[in-house]
Amino acid sequence: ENLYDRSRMAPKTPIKNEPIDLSKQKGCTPERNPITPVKSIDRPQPDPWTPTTNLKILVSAASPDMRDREKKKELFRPIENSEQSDTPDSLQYDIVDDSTVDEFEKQRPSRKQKSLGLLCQKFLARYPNYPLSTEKTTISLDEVASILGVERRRIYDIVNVLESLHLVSRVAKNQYCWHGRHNLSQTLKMLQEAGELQYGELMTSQHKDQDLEYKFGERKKETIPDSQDRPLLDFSEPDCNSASANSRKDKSLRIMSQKFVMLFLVSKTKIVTLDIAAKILIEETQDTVDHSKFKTKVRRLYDIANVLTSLGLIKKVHVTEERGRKPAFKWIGPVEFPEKNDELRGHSPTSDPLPETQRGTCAQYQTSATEKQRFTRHSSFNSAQSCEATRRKVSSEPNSPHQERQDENCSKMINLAAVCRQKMEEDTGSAKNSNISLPFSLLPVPGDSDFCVNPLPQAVFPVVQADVPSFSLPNGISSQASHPSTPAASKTENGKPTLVPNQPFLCFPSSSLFMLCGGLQENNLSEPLSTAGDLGNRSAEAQAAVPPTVCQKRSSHKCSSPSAPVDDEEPAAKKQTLEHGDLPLSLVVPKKPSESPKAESPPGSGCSAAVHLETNRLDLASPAAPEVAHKESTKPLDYQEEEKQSQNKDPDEPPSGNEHISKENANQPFQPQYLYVQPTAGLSSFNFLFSANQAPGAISLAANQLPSLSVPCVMVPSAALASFPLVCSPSFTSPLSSVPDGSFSAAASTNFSMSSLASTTPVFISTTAVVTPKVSPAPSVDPQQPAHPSLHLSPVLTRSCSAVKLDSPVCMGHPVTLLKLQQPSSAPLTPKSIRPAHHEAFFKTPGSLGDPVAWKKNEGNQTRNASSVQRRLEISGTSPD
DNA sequence: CACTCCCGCCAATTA
DNA sequence: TAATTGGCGGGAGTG
Repeated sequence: ENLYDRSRMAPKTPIKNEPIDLSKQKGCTPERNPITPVKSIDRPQPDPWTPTTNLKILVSAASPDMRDREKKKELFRPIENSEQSDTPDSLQYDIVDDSTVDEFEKQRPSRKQKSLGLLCQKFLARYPNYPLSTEKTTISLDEVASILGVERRRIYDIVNVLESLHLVSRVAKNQYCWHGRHNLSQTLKMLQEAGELQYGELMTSQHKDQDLEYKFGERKKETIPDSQDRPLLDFSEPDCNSASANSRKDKSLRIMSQKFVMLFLVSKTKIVTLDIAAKILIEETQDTVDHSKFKTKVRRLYDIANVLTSLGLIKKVHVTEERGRKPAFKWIGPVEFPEKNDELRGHSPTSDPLPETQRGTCAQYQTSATEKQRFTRHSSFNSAQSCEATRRKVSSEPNSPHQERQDENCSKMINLAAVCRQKMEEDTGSAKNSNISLPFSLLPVPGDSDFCVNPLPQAVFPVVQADVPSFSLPNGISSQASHPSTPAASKTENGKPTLVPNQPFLCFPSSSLFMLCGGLQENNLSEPLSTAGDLGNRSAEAQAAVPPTVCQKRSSHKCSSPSAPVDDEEPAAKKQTLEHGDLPLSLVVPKKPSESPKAESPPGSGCSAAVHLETNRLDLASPAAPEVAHKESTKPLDYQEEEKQSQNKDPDEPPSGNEHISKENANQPFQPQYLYVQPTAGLSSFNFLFSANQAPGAISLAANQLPSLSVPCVMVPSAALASFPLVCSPSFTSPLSSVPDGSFSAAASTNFSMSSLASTTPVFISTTAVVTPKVSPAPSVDPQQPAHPSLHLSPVLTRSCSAVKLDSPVCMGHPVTLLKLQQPSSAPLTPKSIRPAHHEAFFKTPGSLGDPVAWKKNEGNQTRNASSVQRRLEISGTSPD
C-alpha cells in the first residue's frame, strides 16, 4: 500500500515533504506551523524528497524483494528521509548510480536511522516547541505514523513519553493535542516536587543506591533479588494495584517516564544510570526482580531515554564504577524551575521568571513541609490528572480512573520511595547507615558529555568533578525545611559554587575543590576529631578530645531519634525532613541528655543558637556568594529556623530539652551545607568550604562531653592541595554553642587554627570550634556576641577572612588562613593529607556512615589517614536516625 | 560479548 | 466485536 502511495506520491510531491522538513526543522524547532497535523493529512505521504526517493521507487519496482521490504515497513520513506537528513545525499545518489540493489540496501535504513530517537526528532520537528496558544494542534496518530513511515506502535512510544511531560495530551482516540513546551517547566517542577516526595529520600540517597551498590558492590547486585524479595516492595505495589486495577497503565511507559524524569530532577548529580533507574522502577513495581524484568525495564528505559534525548532533556553518558562502565543519562534540561525556586530561595539570580502558578506553589512550600508535600503531590497530579482526564475520556467524565491512577501512582511512588529506602537501608546493613549515606551522596558530576565518574567503591561520594559546571540541586530535595534556611544560592554559571539548599554539599566547578561534609553536628565535631587523630596530623589533643565514645553515643541517639518522630503524616513530612536531615548529618545526633544539658537550654535558646550558627555560615558564604546572604536576609534565618523548630517540636515533644534540641539540631543541621568561598583576594590560594548548616545544637552535646573541638573549618591551601579545596565546617552550635556563637571571637578560632596548623596537613583549619564551655580552649570566646544571624554573617565573614588570614607557617608552607567562624572554641582539624584517600573516604561515607561505629573503630584504626578528614566530614553528616 | 533497542506479538482497553 | 493502546521480550544491529 505504501508503495502505492509512495509511488504515486513521490512523483507528485517531490516537494519537500514533511519528513524531510521535519528532520531538518527539528533542529531548529519548527515552529513553522502549529497546524501541522493537517498538512500531513493533506499530503499523505511525504514524498520523495529527493531524487533518491524516486530512485528507490524505481529500484523497488525493479526488484520485488526490495519492494517487499519496503512495503513491509514503510520505513522506507521515512527512513530515507531521515537518512537524507542524516547522511549526505550524495551517498544515496551514488548508490543509486552504482547499483540499485546495493543502493537499496544501503538505503535500507540502518538501525540507527530507524531509532526511536530519530523518529522522535522527526516527530517533534513537526510541531513548534511553543505553539501559539491559539492554535490547537491536533495530532493524528495514523497520520503521523504514515508520514513518518513507521508503525503506529512506535508513535505510541513517543507520544506516551511526551504525554508524561505534558507536551501532548490525548484528546480522543487516535488523536492527541500538541501543547509544546509551554508547560514543560511547570511539569518538570511538579515532577521534581513529586520526585522529592517520592524519591527524595531515595534520591537524596540516590547515590545511596549507587553507593550501596558500590559498597555492597556485587553483593548488592546479587542481592537485588533480595531487595526485590522484600516485602516492602511488595506492599508498595499493592497499593498501586489496589488503587486501581490499572495494572497496565501503572506500568505504562508514561509513568515510567515520569518516574525516570523524577529521578533526574531529584538526583543531585543529575545523572542516573540505567540500572539504578531500572531497579528503582522495578522496586516500585515490586516485581520480583528477575533478570528478565530488569532487562525489560531497561529496554523501556532506553525507549524513554531516546525520546527524552530527542527532547534535549537528557543525554547519554557513561559512569564508570567499580564494576565498570555503566550507561547512564545525564539531565541536561532545566534544573531549576525559576518559579518556585525563586520564592523558595528568595530569589535566585538564575531564576527565570515564571508563572504565577509556580509561585503559588512556592508559597505553599514555605508554609510547611507537610503542606508542601501534599501540595506538590496534588499539584503535580492534578495537572496530570487533568491531562489525563482530558485525554482519555474526553467524552466521559473528567475524573477518570486515570486520575485515580495517578494518585495511586503518587502513593505508589511514595511507597516505593519508602520501600526503596528501606531496602537501601537494609542493604546497607542498617537503615541508619543508609540514611546517613544519603545525605552525602554526591555524585560526581559529570562534566560534559562524557563524564565519567569513577566511583570508588569507597568513595561513594563522589567526587565531584571539577568540571562539572555547576550543578545545583533542586531546592527542595530533601527537606524543605532546610532550604529555607539556606536559600541556596546557586551560581552555577560562573563556576561558582552552587549552594544547594538542602544539600549538604556544594559543588564547585573548580577542580580544586572537593568537599565534603556532611551535616555536622556534634558528630562532626567528635568525629572529625577522631579522624583527625587518625590523620595523625592534627593535634593529638584534639583527637584525644574527641572521644570515640561520643560517636557511639551519637549513634545511639540517632537510632532513637529516628524512631521517635516519624510517624504521622506530618511526621511523614517531618520524617522526610528529619530523616533527610539526619541522614545527611549522618552520623548521629547525640541524644544524650547529659550532654544536652547544656544544649538543653530551652528550645528557644537552642533555636536562637541555631540561628546564629546559620547566620554564621551564611556569613562565611556570603563573601563567596553574596547572594546567599541576600537570600538569607530575605528570609530571616530565624524564621526558617523557627519553622523547623516548630516542625520538629511538633513531632517530638518540645519540652524535652535535650533530646528535643538535639533533634532539632539534627534536623536543621542535617543539611549541612557548605559554602565554597572562592579565593578572594586575601585568600588567594585557598579555597574554603564552609559548612553552611550545622546544627546548632549538635555540637553541644559533644562539646560538653568533649571539650574538644570541633573543627569548624578547614582550610586548605589550594595550591598545596591542588586538588583539595578546603572545607570548613561551620560551627556547630549546640545549645551551648549558641553562646559561643555569639562570639566569633577571633581569638578562639585563632588558637585553634594554630594548633591545627601543626598538623601535617597543609590544610588547615578550623575555626570555630565548638567550644565546650568547659574545655574550650579558647576561653576568650565570647559566648554571646554573636548572634545575630543574618546580619552578622557577612560582616563576620569578611572580617574573619581578612583578619584571620594568616600565613601560617604551618601549612605546607602555604599560608594558612584561618577562618574564624564563630564560636569560641574550635578545634582544628587537619585534613591531612587528604588527597588520595580523601576522595574515597569522603565518598565512602555513606557506606561507612552506615556504620558509624565501624567508622569510629576505623578511625581508631585510622587505617586511612586521608580519609579521616573526610570521614569527619561525613561523620558530621550523620543523622540522628 | 555487552549494549542498544527495533520489532511486532498479543493482551488489555476502548469504541 | 473491532480497533486502539501499549506491555513485553526475542533477538538483531553495533561497537
